Amino acid sequence: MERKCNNLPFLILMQTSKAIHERIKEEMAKNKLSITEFSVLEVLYQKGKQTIQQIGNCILISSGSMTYVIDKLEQKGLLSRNACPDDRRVIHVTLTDDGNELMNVIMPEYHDSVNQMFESLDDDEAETLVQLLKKVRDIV
Amino acid sequence: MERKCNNLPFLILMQTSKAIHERIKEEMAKNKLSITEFSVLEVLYQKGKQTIQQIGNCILISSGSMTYVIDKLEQKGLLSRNACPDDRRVIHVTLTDDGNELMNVIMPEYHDSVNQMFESLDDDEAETLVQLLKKVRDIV
DNA sequence: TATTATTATCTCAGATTCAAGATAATTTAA
DNA sequence: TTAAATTATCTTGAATCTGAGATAATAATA
Repeated sequence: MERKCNNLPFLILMQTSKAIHERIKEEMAKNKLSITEFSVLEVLYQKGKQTIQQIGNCILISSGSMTYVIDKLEQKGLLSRNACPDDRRVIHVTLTDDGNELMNVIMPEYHDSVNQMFESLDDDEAETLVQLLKKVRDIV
Repeated sequence: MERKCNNLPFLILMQTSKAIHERIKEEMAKNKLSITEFSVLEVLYQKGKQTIQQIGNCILISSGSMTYVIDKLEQKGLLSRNACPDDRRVIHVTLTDDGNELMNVIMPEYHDSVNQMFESLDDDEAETLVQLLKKVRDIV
């Protein structure tokens, strides 16, 4: 009877992603943001105005959580809800000036931090890693 | 101004681990277990009797969450708490017969499922992936 | 037009998590 | 031996997440 999971790629992959997740969580705590909050801000920062559902699709959380996290960020003054004139069911969300300014500060730090985590890999290794991970990702 | 994260290894790594996590979550939902609950059972199944703290160290959640998840599993009759005779602060946790039987069923399914997710890689590729991930993990 | 289905968001209850502090037992050191 | 520090677990309260269902608007179809 095999009691222990001995699929090493699996174990190491999950360890690595967990470590990265924890590291980012700590970084974002410095800015008083949860990872979910940061993810929402990141989507808006990259793509500009989005509907709530578009954001939800990007970061894959439930509609109940979306309402909650958008509420929180609105209370912090980092984004604003705007009714859509064409479809009154829809709400557009955009970063406020404060939100944009905050992201202008946070994003370079975030990118540096992410790059640091992967700087032990040279270009070839990074490419290999991407190829192998894609093979796994696309089968899961 | 770089608004988008273009660190491809990072993005693909997080996508892959998230997909795997979701897949396992779905598998475990069939057994009416959350991933945290399964992780606790897995530790006990592998290592036998453990203290609450030992389990917590393995799966890295807070002591408050440990109490909660152990309570749930105890209510389901899958494990039992036992006072430690040598140190009355300590509580030993073991799988009940029901818990053991359940794990005897779940674990082979779980291993198959994990192996499936990685079967697109041959042995060389799996080894390369492990090496590259370790390089990242150990720097984070 | 009237009916039905779909869509987008919100509400709410319940589950899960963590942090801080409480409790109680043990170990260490004066 | 007593006091202080450490350790293991539990309690509590706040934060966050999910899922089910409500609401309201729009689209599709007869």
